[in-house]
Amino acid sequence: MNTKRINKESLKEQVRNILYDKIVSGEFSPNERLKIIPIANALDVSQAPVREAIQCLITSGYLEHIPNVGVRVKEFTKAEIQETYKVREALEVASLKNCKEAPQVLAEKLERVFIRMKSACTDENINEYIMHNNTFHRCLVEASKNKKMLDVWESLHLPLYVKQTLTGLDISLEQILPLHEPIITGLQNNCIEQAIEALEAHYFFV
Amino acid sequence: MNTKRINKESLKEQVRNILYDKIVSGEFSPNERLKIIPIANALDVSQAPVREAIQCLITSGYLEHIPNVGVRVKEFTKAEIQETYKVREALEVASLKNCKEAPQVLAEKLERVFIRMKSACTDENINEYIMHNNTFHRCLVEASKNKKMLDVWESLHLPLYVKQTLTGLDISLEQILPLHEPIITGLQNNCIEQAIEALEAHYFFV
DNA sequence: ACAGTAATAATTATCGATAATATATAAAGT
DNA sequence: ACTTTATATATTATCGATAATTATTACTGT
Repeated sequence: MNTKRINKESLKEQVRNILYDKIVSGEFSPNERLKIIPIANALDVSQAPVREAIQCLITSGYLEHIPNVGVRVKEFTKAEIQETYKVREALEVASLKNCKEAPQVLAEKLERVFIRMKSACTDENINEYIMHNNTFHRCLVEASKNKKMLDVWESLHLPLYVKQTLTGLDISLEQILPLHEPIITGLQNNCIEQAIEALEAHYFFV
Repeated sequence: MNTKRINKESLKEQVRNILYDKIVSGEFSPNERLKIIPIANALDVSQAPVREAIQCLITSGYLEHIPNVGVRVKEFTKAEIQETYKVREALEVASLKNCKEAPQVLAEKLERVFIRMKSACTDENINEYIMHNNTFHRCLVEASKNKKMLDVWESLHLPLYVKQTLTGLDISLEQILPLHEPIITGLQNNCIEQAIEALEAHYFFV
């Protein structure tokens, strides 16, 4: 039996996902140039799907395009990262304001995630911490039950930013971790306002 | 003298802009299918730039892709529009909170735009109104001096939404127009808080 | 040695053709 | 008449080649 091409995803999508993983995982380093023909050859496809995949990653902000020269992995400046955190804060605060979940229910969810964050922190496992921290904040946005809000939030490439923040700035896991607890406490008290204040305090440092 | 090809923009970009205009202006109606080869022929380019332009518009959410079938103009549901307005509000409120411009200076800018909105309103020129209204709200976001905030705000396709809101729901220009005035007043009073309250009231109806 | 210029190589941007897939139409069987 | 199957058509997805552009190297004159 001939087994080639069971995969229903288009080549463009497959290439996009492969490139995406290499960008987010850091296999492609910031400012590294991506060349179409070598990539096409390496993946054994033609240029067209690679171009489209790259176009897609440019539009969503992972790659930078220089006309007639090429495309490279976007490096985020400290200023851009700080700007992004402001956007992130805006979305998360608005999500809490429009919270459609019972505060206590949300608090329970967050607590479970927070436990994982704590253990990642004691293990000094940064990648693990980033993952759970991401989940924590996504829970806040999901609580708004606003899909668009979540989509926009997801589009901020937070895992990338957090990694660059944690490794680039002088912030330690031990410093940020405890800032999450008062958010949970606020919700447990059934007081959204309190949770929002705690969330804003959480963002004070970045 | 031979005048062809002074334009430095790539074909892909030019095609993207042409298609974008046709989508936002409504020349392409929602759910209308876009076919690559006819477009390529009409614009006298090959398929590749059209494909890339379309890819770009898919990623930024203007078009919808159905594998092996094609691509069509995205129609936004009432629920999606309302969700988007929540995101928009979140960004604009946050921008005012982080306003880096002198409130009176911003107020003057807004006043000038508001005059244009008023005359578009009396002329019952919806497209004109949408344009100036868009400028009005963009000014709020620009005042934050946060480029990322502005980028995300721009990515919300507001002109499209506003058109669908104004034509789809039962809101008249006369109803929304006056809601902008208290925002300006608040800023004139040098009171950001007041402006924010007025802005939130502005969004109460949508 | 060094700036300036021409020749070369590398890469993107664009092209039009072919293969794969889906839709529309026509023919055949129940 | 109504499915079902086969055929034809339309369109996307993918391909590899060529043109345009930029970057690199080699060369020349001072």
